[in-house]
Amino acid sequence: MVDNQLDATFSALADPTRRGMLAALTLGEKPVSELAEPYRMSLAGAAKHVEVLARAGLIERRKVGRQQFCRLEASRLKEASDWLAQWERFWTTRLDALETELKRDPA
Amino acid sequence: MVDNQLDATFSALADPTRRGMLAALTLGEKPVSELAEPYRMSLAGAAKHVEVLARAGLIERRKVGRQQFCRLEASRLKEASDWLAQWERFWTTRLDALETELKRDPA
DNA sequence: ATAATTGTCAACCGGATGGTTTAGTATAAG
DNA sequence: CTTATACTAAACCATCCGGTTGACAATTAT
Repeated sequence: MVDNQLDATFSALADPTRRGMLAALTLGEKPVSELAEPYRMSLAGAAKHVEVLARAGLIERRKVGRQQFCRLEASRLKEASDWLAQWERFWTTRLDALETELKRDPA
Repeated sequence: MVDNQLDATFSALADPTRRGMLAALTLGEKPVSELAEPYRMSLAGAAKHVEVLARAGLIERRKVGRQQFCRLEASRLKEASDWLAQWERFWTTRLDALETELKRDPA
C-alpha cells in the first residue's frame, strides 16, 4: 500500500497511460470510456488506471447517468511540483556556485 | 521494464527511501554505506535503491578504493520538473479563468 | 598473512501492479 | 419489455518491487 502522498502522486505519474489520461483531461472533463478510447486495452483495464489517478487525488469524479465524468484536480499535482521546484532551486544555486568558483580559480 | 525516461524518473521518486537519499546527497557526495546508514535495512537492500537512482540517471557514481561515491545528477530531475511545470502553468491559467468567470457572474 | 570493511550478485519471498476475462448493475434507448 | 451502453467487481495471471540472506570480490587495516 502507498501511504505517503508524494509516493502516491509520483507512482501514479510513473505510467505513460496515466500521464496520457491527465493530458487528455486538460481539454476538459471526460467520461471513463472516452479516456480509455486511445489505448489498446480493455475498458476494465483502463478504468483501473483511472482508479489509480483518483486514489492519488489527481482527478475527481462525478457520476452523470451511467457515465463517470473525470476532471483534473490541481492540488496534488502542485504538491509534487513544489517538491521538485525545491530541488530545482538547489541545483541552480549549486551550479551557480560551481561556476563562480571556476571563474575565480580557473584550473 | 521501464522504457520511458519519465517513467523511470517518476517511479524512482515514488519511494521515500530514495527521496531521502537524494536529500542526503544535497549535502555532498556520499558512499553507499553512508547513504544506507539512516535506514533500518540491510546494506544490500539500500544498495538496490541506489542502483534504481543510478539507472534512472538521478545520480552518478565513481569508485574510490572499495567505496562507491554517489552524487546528484541534475538533468534528469530537471526533465521531470519541466514536465510538472508545464502542468502548473495549465492549472494557473485554468483556475484564474474560473475565478474571473465567478467574479463576473457570481451565483 | 589475516581479518575487517565496502560493496556486488544471486536466489528467494511476499505483496503490489498491470493486464485479462467473466459476470453483474445501473441507466438509456428502441 | 428488451437490449445496448457504461461502468464496476472479482478472480486470475505474469511480472515487478522492496526487502531478506548468504556467498563472493576487492580493498584496507592489523
